[in-house]
Amino acid sequence: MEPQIPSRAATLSDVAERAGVSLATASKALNGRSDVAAATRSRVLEAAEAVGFTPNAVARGLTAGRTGTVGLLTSDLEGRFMIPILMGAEDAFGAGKIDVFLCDARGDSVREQHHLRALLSRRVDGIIVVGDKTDPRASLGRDLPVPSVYAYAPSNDPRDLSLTPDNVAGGRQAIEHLIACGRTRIAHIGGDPTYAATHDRIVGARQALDAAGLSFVADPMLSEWTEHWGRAASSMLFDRHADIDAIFCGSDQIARGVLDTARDRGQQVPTDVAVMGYDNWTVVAENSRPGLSSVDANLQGLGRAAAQHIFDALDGKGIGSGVHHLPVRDVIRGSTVAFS
Amino acid sequence: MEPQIPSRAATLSDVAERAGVSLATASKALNGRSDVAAATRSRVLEAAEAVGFTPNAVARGLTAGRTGTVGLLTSDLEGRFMIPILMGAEDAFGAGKIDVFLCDARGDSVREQHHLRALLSRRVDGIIVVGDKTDPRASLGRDLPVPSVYAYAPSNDPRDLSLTPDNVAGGRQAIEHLIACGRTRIAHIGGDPTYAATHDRIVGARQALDAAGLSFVADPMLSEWTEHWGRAASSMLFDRHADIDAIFCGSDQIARGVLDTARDRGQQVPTDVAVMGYDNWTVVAENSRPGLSSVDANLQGLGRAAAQHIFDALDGKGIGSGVHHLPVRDVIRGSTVAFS
DNA sequence: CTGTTAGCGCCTTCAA
DNA sequence: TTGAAGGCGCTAACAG
Repeated sequence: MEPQIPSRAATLSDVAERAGVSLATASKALNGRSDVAAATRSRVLEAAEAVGFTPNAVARGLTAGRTGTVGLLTSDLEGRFMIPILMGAEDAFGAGKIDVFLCDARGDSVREQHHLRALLSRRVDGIIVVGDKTDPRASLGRDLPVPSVYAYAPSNDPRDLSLTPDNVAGGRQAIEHLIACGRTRIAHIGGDPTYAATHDRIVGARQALDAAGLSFVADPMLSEWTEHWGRAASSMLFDRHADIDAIFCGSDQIARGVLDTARDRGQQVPTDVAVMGYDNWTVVAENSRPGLSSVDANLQGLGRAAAQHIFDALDGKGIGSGVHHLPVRDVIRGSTVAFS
Repeated sequence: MEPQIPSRAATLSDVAERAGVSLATASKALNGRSDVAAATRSRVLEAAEAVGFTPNAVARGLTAGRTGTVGLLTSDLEGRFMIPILMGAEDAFGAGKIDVFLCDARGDSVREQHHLRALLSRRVDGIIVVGDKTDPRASLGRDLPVPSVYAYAPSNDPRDLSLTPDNVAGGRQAIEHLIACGRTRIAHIGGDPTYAATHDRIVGARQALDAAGLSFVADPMLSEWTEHWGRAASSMLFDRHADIDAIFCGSDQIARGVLDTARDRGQQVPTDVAVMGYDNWTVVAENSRPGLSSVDANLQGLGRAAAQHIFDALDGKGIGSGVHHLPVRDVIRGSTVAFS
């Protein structure tokens, strides 16, 4: 009767004993150090295989000072922004041998502190702080023993390193695309006016309009990030400005509401009116009729960059500081360009 | 000039030395053991505070044999099923002192094995395997040194413990609700016919129809989980069966397509035709016009249950086995019931 | 009540 | 090339 579940995981001593060598030799052999005879090495490897040896990363982390783990501290697990960032980070780390602790603070600073302490006690090699909006958030503080990066939501302390999408550029690029499509009578429907993103995107949009000698046909309409608001606002817009030929929206959800209203009112998209969204949330953008052109913040790239900075810091390079605005890109679909 | 960043994190020896006691005493005092004089304890706590002591969970894990960590092995980080499960697990664990390693295998079994080995080498106390559909998946094997639970996608080995939503009950409950609303001419538009969920839901739906002496007005139409399919299929349905008074859909996306088509064709929802979705994906269900009634699989509860099983296993109780079908519930909105 | 000792599993000097 | 010894930070025995 063979043991189904070995009560104790195989340890290096087991391997050494089985191979008839000392602990030190077994260690060297398994870690590919050069000063081991080829014959000895293969004997050790064989023994390791036989007993199903898995090196204990916990023990290793104790001595090494590095654990090969990183903490991802998010304030919103539901948020669709965190997911791609996390994927990007996993991507960058995945190549190496880093594992990620995911901690959700639920937007509660007490919970956040709790998780932070837990992460530090686990001796993570770095921390990535992810927010669910681009407004600055409180810094974790300057006295962290490990490098940290703020992703999406920048830290309010300029000495921290923050990576956030360039919303101003996003607004600018959206309008530039609409202008390139020949639109001149452009309106804006934005989301929650308490969000920095709302205003940043408008700033960028106005830059592009100015550069073309244009301006919005109506004051930007701001309220909330919902389809409902998109429907309501666009309905008002169509009533008051029959000659509108493009609407730039603060989010894809708003834009989808606009598309629905346009459809209800018999407005052809993009022939009569072009519609541009923001976020490139595929589930919304790709299911619209027509598909929704949108601004993509390349969050996966942002997550990768965050991970890369942690890596660099581990290699002794400084982590850097300041708020870095990462480039965004237009994704063109049928709501601004009629495909054949 | 005070040290800004202590080059070395404070250790228990530092605390002991500062408090003028031995390592063991310091340890006992900090861990709230009884056999320590009150005065000594407060002196130790004070010293710990002073040097900013954070216990090293890595070292502790080495001795304890338990690390207080759990691995979450997912095959689809993008999937919207994993998020609520993860939240539920975080929830259940969050109360205690468990942290979660998130690993995304990207549906690649090689990557999965890689992550599995990494998790085991980190000596996680348990593993939760999350799939993105309810079809059985390959077991991780019987020789794992730690308890494991399969969530959403059950293991193909009945000796493993699997938690998955009860799709049959979901289909049944959906139809029961429609019947309760007085509908009798019911059709079904389902998703990908290669998914087990597709057929399970139909099985349940037919149970409810049978029980009421009814049957589908047309054979279930199956193709893909998209709004596009929902629009196309419902259009055909309306053409062929003008007397349909309810459509049960395999997903919220499909249902949303149905709603759009109904709107385009001037069909009143729910007056003329009631529409029921599946998944209760709020971003879709709550933004529809009218709001979409749907079946909610309570995935957060499923995640919590998975975590609870791991907990129990840690306490020495067996982890259990077999595929457990967890209850689901109808969420009623305006697409089946006209609210005043 | 407090301190000493002995590991947990591994890696890294240093001798042999 | 190999092995013996020390230590990473902590906790659990046992003595004092």
